[in-house]
Amino acid sequence: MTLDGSAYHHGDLRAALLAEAAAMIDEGGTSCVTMRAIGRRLGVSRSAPYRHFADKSALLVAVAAAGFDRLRDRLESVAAGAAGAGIGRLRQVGEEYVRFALENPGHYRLMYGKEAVTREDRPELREAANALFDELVRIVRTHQRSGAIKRQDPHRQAYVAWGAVHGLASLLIEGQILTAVDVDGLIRQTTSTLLDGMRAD
Amino acid sequence: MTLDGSAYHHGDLRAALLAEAAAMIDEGGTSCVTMRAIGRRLGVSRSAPYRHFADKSALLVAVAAAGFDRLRDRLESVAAGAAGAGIGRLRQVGEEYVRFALENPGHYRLMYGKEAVTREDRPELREAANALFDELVRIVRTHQRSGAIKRQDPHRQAYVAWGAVHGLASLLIEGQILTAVDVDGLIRQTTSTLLDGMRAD
DNA sequence: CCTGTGACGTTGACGATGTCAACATTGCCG
DNA sequence: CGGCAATGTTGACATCGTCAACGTCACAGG
Repeated sequence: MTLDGSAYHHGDLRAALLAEAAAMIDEGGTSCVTMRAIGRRLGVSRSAPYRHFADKSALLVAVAAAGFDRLRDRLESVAAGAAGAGIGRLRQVGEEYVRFALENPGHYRLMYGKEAVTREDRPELREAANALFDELVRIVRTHQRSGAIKRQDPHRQAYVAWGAVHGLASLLIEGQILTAVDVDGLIRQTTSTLLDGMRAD
Repeated sequence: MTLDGSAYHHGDLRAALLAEAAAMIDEGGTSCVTMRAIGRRLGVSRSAPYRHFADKSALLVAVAAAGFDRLRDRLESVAAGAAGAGIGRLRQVGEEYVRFALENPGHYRLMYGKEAVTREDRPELREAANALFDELVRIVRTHQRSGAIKRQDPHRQAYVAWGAVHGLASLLIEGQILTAVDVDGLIRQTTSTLLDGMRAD
């Protein structure tokens, strides 16, 4: 039956490649992910990965797409969580977003960094990112209905919120924010400012 | 006198390298900047650049630092501009920030992308980024005094604002925002939301 | 059972890259 | 004018992504 890329010689190289690449990314950054090194670490030859991914870019795209999926799942959980309703939950979503980035800096960078991936448009990655955005829009709509935030174009509002948390996450990850700064406080102030700006006047 | 890296054989290779690298970055992205290619384009040999920069990373760092300088200058001009005072000028600064990123996407990516540069801490880059941040803090302080925004820790407020505009710029540059979206409107809504959140209540 | 077929993995090779060492050149300073 | 140091060049090496040619293994049809 050959369930599309599973146990033959190695066991499940495709999955192993994805996992190993993700691990290497969070160890030393995208730049230390090498087709040859990943093969070495998995005990296969340097071009074995090419049986499962057209090229290095395709592998990285798959890893990045998986990152978007994981992030979306986490935000979905928080948004649907049993904890307090209303604006508090919206704030929790924003904070969870930043937390995800801080926990997986290399992975997060890969998700948003076209540089390391490719110049062409990879539909798989695009779809995963769109799914994340759709979830953001869904959350915005929910809180618009509950009256917690202004009733504007939900897409626009979602973009604004996405930009705010992504920007903060990016600055933190890239080391642009002095280490002396209270990170948790900064995250809270970002979500506060954002939500104050989005709240109905 | 040998004014530290100026006219000898080539004329002013150091400056030419910086300019050419910047040009190549905005043509095809950081990944197409190659020590050998840049030498080719300048009509020098492949390792001539090593007389002026310790390695590729040092060259890219210098280019990135120059980018921070240019951005800071532009924001400084807008902040000091003769146009309307008060919150309107603050908004103009934010919009100018995003505009800079959209005009120099490759350059902007390099400025914030540790990936392509190095893992170590390059003081030159750090200083240029800090100078930009200091300018943001200065602008925030000015508008706090005029009563346009809340009087909170100016560093924190500057980080929040920086994050918001940087995040939007990043999403736009990386193609995460659907092309159908009205970019100018989105920029305006971002600064509006941000400033509403920062305004004294 | 056995044989072949296709998925899976390996090895060899090529061009490109970053970088170092050895070498050539050139302008300036005493 | 002679030498020194700055500047540029060439050769070489390890590494990388990738392709082509080649083994090898599991399983299906006779």
